[in-house]
Amino acid sequence: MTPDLSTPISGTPGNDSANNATRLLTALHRRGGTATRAELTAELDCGRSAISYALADLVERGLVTVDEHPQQAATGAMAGTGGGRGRPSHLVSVAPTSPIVIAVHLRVDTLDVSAFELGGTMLRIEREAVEPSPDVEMTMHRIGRLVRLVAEESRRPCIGVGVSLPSPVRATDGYALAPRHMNWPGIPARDLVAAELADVPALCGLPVHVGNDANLAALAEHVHGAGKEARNMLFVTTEHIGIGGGLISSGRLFTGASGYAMEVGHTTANPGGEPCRCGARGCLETEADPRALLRAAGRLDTPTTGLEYRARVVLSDAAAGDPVAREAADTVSGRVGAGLAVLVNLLDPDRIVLGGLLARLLAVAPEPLSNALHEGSFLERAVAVPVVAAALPAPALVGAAELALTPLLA
Amino acid sequence: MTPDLSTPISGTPGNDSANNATRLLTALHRRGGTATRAELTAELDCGRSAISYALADLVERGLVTVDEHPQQAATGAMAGTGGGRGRPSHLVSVAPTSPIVIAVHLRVDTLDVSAFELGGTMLRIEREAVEPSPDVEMTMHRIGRLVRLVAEESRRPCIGVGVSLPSPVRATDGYALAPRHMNWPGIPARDLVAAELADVPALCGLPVHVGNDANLAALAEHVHGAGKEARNMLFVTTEHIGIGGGLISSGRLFTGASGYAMEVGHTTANPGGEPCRCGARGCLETEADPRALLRAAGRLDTPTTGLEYRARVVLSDAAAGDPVAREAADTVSGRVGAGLAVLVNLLDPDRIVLGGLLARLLAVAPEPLSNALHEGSFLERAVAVPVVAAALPAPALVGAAELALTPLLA
DNA sequence: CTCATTTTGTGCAGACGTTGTACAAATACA
DNA sequence: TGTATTTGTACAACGTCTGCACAAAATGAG
Repeated sequence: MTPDLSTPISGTPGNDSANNATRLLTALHRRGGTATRAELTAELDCGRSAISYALADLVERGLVTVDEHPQQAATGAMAGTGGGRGRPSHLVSVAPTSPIVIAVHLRVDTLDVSAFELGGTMLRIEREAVEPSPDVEMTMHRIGRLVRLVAEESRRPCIGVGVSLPSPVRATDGYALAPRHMNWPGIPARDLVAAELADVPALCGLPVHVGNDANLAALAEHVHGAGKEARNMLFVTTEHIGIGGGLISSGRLFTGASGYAMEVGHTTANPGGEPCRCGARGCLETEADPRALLRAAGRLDTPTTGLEYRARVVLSDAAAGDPVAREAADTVSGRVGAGLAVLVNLLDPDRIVLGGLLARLLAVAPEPLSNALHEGSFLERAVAVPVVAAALPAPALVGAAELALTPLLA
Repeated sequence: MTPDLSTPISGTPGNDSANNATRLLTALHRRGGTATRAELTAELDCGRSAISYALADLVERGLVTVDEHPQQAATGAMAGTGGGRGRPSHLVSVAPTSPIVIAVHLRVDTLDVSAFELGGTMLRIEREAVEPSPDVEMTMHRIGRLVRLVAEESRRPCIGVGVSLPSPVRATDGYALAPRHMNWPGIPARDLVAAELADVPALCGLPVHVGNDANLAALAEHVHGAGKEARNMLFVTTEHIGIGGGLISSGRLFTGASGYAMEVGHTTANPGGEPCRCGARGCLETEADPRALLRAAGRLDTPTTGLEYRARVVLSDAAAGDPVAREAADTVSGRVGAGLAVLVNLLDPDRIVLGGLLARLLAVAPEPLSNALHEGSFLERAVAVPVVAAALPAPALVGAAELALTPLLA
C-alpha cells in the first residue's frame, strides 16, 4: 500500500493549510511519531469527532496507523492512556508504509546521507569520509550515489531530499553562495543534486531542498531537541572554521529575504580584537571558533588540519586542570558571551542553544559566558535568557530531513 | 447601524483566521480603504462567488459598503474598472459606520492622539505639547483626556486603543521597561491607560495595545508606507536620543520573545569610537543619533534641548554648502552605513527604511552610507539592499492604530 | 463479581465556507 | 446596433468541523 499524496491532504476548498489533518500530522511529528488520540485531541483543541475525521483521512492515505489495543503491545506500565481511569486511548503511530525523506549533510571531512520518516526517526545512515577537495562534480556524484543507495534500500516511497551545506544558501533556487573552507565557488546546489537523481525513476523529479547547516541545525533543535518549547530560539554553533547561527521565530525558521540571514559570525565579540577577513576586528568568528581557541591556548601550529578535534582536546585539558587550557577556555567563553549579548539585544530570544564546540565550551566554562552575556546585554539583565547545549547528535542532518518534510506538514 | 462583532468574522468552524472575509478586509485595509471587487478577486485568488459571499457578510456587519455605480461618483477618468472593456467593477469601501481605533503617540515633547478607521485613514488628531516631566500620573491623565475627547467626537464605535511609547514594551502585559529620556521608571503602561478609560462606558474594558515607537513605525511603513512590497523590511530611526529599529518578517512585526527585540542602538557602528552607556564603544546610538551629529558638527553646546531640530539645521546647512556641516553629515552617514551592515548580515532584509533624522540624512548624504554598507556587509555585496526614506509623516502613530486594528484583521 | 464512574471512540444530523457552472448585467468598440 | 469582454449573482454540490447521543473499555468501590 503506497501512500496517496496526489490530492492535497486538505480537502478544504480554498487556501487552508491549517486544517486538522495537517495539524494532527504535525503534532504527531513533533511528538516523535507516536501519540495517543487523547493527547492529539487535547493539543489540537477540537472535538473527538474532528480527530476521527482527520485520522480516517490520514489512515486511508497510509501515513499513520492506529493501534486500538495498545496495552497488549506495550510492556506493562507505560501503555496507552498512562494509567488513569476510563477507556484507554488508541495509539496513533507513523505508518510503516509512510513516505520517507533523504537527508544529506556535507561537512569538511564527512558526508552523511540518511533516511528519515515522519516523527524524525532516522532509519538508516551512510557516512563517508571526504577529503577537502575542490572537485565539486565528484562530490556531487558521491552525494548522488549515497542518496540512491539509501533510498533504494529503505524500500519506502521518498517524497523529498534535504541537503545541508556549510554555506549561505539562496532561498529561491538553492544556490550555495560560498561553501566554507572548501575553496568552492558558488554552485547551483539544488540543481546539481537534482541532476544526480534524474536517472532513478523513483527519485527523478523529486523536490530537493537546500539549506545552510547552522540554519537547519537550529530548525532541528527547535523541533526535536533543546529548543522544543522555545518561541524564539537562537542557535549558535561552530565547526572547524567560522560561526553559524539560526533563529526560530514563531515556529518557523527565520531565513531573511534571500535565505542568507543569521550570519552571526561577524557580530562583534571583542572590540579591537583580531582582524577578521570581513575587515572589522574582533568578530565572533575570529574570537570563538576552534582556531581561536587553539590560538588562545598557544596550540595553533598547523592551522588547517583537525581543528575541531584539537580544540576539543584543549577543552578536555581545561576540564582536567591544565591552567593554560583553562585560561584559553575562559577567554573564549567570555568572547562568546559578549557576542551573544549583541544578538540578544537585537533578537530577544527566550532560549539560546549552543552547538558543536560551543556546546562543549559551555560545559567546561559556563561562567565567563553568562557573565559577559549579562554585562553586555541590558535585555538579558531584564529577562535572563537561558543558555543550553544542543541535544541532538547530528542536528544539521535532522534539520535537512525537517526541511524535506515541510511540504507534508505545512 | 452599529457593526456587529459579537460573533467572529469567520463562520468557519474550527481555528481558521485566514478565511476569505478576513482576507478581504485585510486586502481592503492595505489598499487604503477602497478597492474594486475585481482587484480583490484577483488578490485573494478565488472565485467571484466567494467574494460575493464574504462581502455580504462584511456589509451586513456594517464594516464595508459597496458602490455599484462608481462611474457616477468619481470625477471622470479614474472610475471603477480603470477604463478597460467589460462591465465596470463595483467599488468596495470602508463603511462610514465601521469601527475606529484610537492611536496614541507619546514623544519627548509632544503627545498625539488620533482616530483611525480601516484603511489607515486618520480621521482626527489632537496634539499637545509635553514638557519632559517625571510625573507619570499627570501624563497618563492627559492621555486619558485626549482619548476620551477623540473617541467622543468621532461618534463611531471604538474597538481598541493603540499606544506608542519610546521604550521597550513587554508583549505579555504592555509594561514599558524604560521610557527613554523621560527619567521614568518602568511603568505598567497598558494598565495605566486602561484605567484612564474605565470611567467612560463606551471605552471601558476596551483592549489597549502598547508598543515600542520604532517597532510600530516599522509596522506602519510596511503596511502603508515605503516598505509595502518588502517581505523582510528593516526599519531604523532616530528621534532626539538613541536609535530605534523594527523588523517586519513575512508580513508580521518581529517582536522577539518578550517584545523587546530590535534594540538596534547598540550595534557597533564605529569600533573604538565614543564610549556608550551600555559599556561598549562606538555603538550606533552614540555615533548616529541627533546628538552625535551635533557633536560631529561642533555644535553640542547645551546637550538636552531641541536636539532633533538643531540636528536638522546641521543637515540643511550641509545641503547648503557649509563645509563643517557637510563633513559631519558625511561622517555620521558612514557610521549609519557601518551599523546597517552588521544588521544586514544578520537579518538579510530586502529593504531598509530609514525614519526621523536618518531619513533626512539619507537625502543629504547618501553616498557614505551606501559605501559603508557595501564595504561592511558581504551580504549586501551579494544582493544590493535598497535603502529608502520613510514615507509616512507620523509612522509611529499610524503603527499604534495598526496595532489596535490587528484583532479585526488577524 | 457486579455495578457505578470515568474516559474515550463512533454515528449522525446540521451548519458553514468555498467552488464551479450557468446566466444576467454593464460597459467599450466596431 | 451588435459583438466581445468583463463582471456580479443564483444555485447546487462538496468537504470540513461541531455537537449530541450512544457505545465501548477501562478503574474502583461495595
